[in-house]
Amino acid sequence: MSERVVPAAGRRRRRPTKQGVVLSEELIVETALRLIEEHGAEALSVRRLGRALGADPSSLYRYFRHTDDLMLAVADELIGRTLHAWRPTGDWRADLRDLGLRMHAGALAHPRAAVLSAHRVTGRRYEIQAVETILGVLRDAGFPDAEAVRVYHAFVDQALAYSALDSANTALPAAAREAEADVWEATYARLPAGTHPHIAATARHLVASMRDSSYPAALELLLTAAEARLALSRVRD
Amino acid sequence: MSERVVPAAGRRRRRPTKQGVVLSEELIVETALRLIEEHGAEALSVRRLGRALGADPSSLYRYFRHTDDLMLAVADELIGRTLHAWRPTGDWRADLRDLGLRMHAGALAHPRAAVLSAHRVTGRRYEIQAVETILGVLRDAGFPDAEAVRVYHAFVDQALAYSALDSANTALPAAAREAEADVWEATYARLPAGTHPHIAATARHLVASMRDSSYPAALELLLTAAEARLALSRVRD
DNA sequence: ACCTGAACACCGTTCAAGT
DNA sequence: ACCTGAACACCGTTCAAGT
Repeated sequence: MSERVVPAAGRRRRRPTKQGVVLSEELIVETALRLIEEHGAEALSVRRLGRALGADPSSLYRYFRHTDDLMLAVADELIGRTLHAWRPTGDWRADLRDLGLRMHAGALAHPRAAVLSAHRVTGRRYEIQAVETILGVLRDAGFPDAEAVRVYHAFVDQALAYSALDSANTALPAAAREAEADVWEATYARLPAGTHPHIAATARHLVASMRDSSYPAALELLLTAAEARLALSRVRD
Repeated sequence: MSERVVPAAGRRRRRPTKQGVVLSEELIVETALRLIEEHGAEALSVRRLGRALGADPSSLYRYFRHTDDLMLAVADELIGRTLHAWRPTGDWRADLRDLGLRMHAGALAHPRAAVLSAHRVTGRRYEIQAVETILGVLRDAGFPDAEAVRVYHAFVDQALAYSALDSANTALPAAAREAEADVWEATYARLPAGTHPHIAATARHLVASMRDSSYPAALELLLTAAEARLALSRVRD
């Protein structure tokens, strides 16, 4: 799944563009990520990216087969950044908690890229590194192979699913984002008790609660369940 | 947040289009949902929708302010369908389990619409109905207001987050979907034990596990935790 | 009162031509 | 060997004009 069209990438000689830029996969990915964060997900078009780089849009097709392929490269770059900021200590539960929270925080720091990529399997270098590392944490902690994979799967799905959910609002175009922020106060908090008794009775709590992420609590629940299964698998031996 | 441009909707007289169709919000939403499922999320363009309806694209702007507004109407229609297929029994835990699984199954039945809408707050009629109903189930079960809202929030976030996650693959354009399905077998299952010992040791389990959804297990975990908190709040009284 | 059609400012992607 | 530019087939949205 290495998506380069030309096999010996990095070694070939490159002519600068008319505007004097020497293109590379790294430069393109960095520029794409910057464009997305500065101007929103809708700013990531081949034409705008070409303009931002100082190159003809069509030249990018030498580096990426199509826009989706570029998106996966951006996703992998985000995984790489999260993974390399993480320092495992050897305590599997603390390490996974820290990694989960870092993944979630990393997504919220790049919400517009995260929402586009959180549900994708990249099969690229940093994702592979992350899978290997997490499985290592679990197997070293004593989880049997099948159980390690189950916990890995639950952990990763949960981190990705909540990262996307919590990034989604921030990633919306400005108009939609503002409309959505208002809904709880403008619509729900104003429903009359006659027709909507349960919403009216809890409106105050609703407005407050819906602002926070439910990820940390869900993560803790998962880690506790995993610990219980680890204890169980030790008893079985 | 009712998004109609003309207030007295449904009561006004309508001229049929050149092709003889009488437009309505309902007809547009149904047609949009059908288009998405038959031809993919990318088929939902104002121009294609106009063609499918037998109307000029620009006429749709009398019913929806913009495409995003139409998307929210489609999302609300999906919520409505799920909610009305659900029959609560009075056992809160069984009822929430059933509703969660129905929401998830409903999303997978319309994956392309689900992935576009699962992270949105519509503020529309069926969503409001769903919030009222779920809060009612929890309050009737004896959850105090603040606790009912906490459990509601965790339940809904989880259902939406996993619905989007599990719909995402099916919702991809055909080419990307096939590439992604191959990654676990074509990339991960072939990594050598020398460089990736943990992946190599568990590859068989990985390929099998990553095909299934981790939602049912996560849902059960959440319901168990909620039950424990309910017991706790009863002791406190 | 509602639908239409032209217009504007965009897209992704391909491919022959240039350097 | 790599970049360019034209071309093709699309987008969402607005607004004056038609019925």
